[in-house]
Amino acid sequence: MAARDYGQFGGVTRAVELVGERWALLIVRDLLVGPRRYGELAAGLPRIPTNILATRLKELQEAGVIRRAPRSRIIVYELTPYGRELEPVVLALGAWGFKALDDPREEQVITPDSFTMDLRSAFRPEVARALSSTGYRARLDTPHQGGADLLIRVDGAKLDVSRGDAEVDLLFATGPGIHRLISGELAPERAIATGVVAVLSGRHELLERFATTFHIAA
Amino acid sequence: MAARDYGQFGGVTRAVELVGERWALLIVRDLLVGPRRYGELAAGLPRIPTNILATRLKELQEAGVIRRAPRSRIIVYELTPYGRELEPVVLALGAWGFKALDDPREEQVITPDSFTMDLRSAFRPEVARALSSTGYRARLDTPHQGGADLLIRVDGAKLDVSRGDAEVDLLFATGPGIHRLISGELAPERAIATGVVAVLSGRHELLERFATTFHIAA
DNA sequence: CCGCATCCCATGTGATACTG
DNA sequence: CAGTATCACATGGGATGCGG
Repeated sequence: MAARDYGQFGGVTRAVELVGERWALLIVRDLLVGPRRYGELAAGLPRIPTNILATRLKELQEAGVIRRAPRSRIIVYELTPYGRELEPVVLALGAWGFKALDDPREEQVITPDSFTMDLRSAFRPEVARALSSTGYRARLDTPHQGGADLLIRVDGAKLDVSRGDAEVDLLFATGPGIHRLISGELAPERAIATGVVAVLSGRHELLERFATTFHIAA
Repeated sequence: MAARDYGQFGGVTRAVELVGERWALLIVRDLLVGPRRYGELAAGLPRIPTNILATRLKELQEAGVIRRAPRSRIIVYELTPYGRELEPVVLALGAWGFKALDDPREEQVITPDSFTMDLRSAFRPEVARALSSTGYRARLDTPHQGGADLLIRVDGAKLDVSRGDAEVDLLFATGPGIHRLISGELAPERAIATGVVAVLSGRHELLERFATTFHIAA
């Protein structure tokens, strides 16, 4: 049942046989952020039917992309080394798709893992290197996702995004509209003025640095 | 009907909504080689049902990935500039999938366009730069695909693959088994000895240069 | 609870036939 | 040649069940 084949023999064909099924690449995307439990994956993919999630996890294991790893009592899913090689693909695909984002519909949510990968896609190391190290904390207004903030640490050309609540230079709350800040359609001060971004602590001007550091032109 | 949505708002999600449907990325792959007529696409995707091809072409147009272009009487499909931005994604995905190729099944074919993209994925410009310019011609034993050979010209760090029958340094016939040459599992002389590659004209040793120029480690 | 498995129905897909 | 129409079937979506 798994890899429905295309009758062709080639790299792209093989790839879509392995990770081309519906939802598969989104599972990979979330696992690129870190190992996840079944329930965490389900929470990060709010609309996936549980049977599909179970099926995909099995298929991806057979494909050698992910594996089940016992973590002292509980089971987590994680990428294999081969699966992790999809990172540049997913980042490039995410950057491409980001440019086609239009205004979010009401039912669309931003999950922490999807936003994390978007930030990685949008990160400009060469720009960041020229700026001083900065810590951001983003509060996504996603009611059901557990209120953990995203900790975004930019240190030279290095980016680290994780969950946490450390002290940062700029703490802000935002939602789907932030993509217009990253695309450059919305200037930082406008983003604040229109409520797309709400600065909770820190200097407002740092949002400009954020928009410079993370950018994908439309 | 088109973009079945995932209820999420992010780059990867948007991308798979646009090009994640079955067959879509293979159509994009073939169009990355060049504009194609409806019938050419159908020939290059032997197992695609015609209604699916028609549906995907419409969806990809709506998505802004491809467009119909009238070429003096006949109509061809071609990538939009935005669609062409998928090239690095498809190349990276192809390189990734190439590593997972196992022995080809009997019914699997290599199409000229898929092989062209595999070569582009496997091309190592930095290696090629150090070698002298070389022209190869590959004859794929794909009965139904029209016998046109693939003309592979390597000039410094530049690669050009096209159909044609110019004079070249090495002319060889091959089939699916060639992936083991590119992956390094099969040494050039073994490829010739076992019949995976049949040299029709030119010096046999040039196949070694080919295998060095085009390489994706398993 | 978490991690799935089952069931049912709507929809997408695939093979073939057919038409402008 | 370039698609559309039709219909059987496989798959996905959503709710629900269930064992550890």
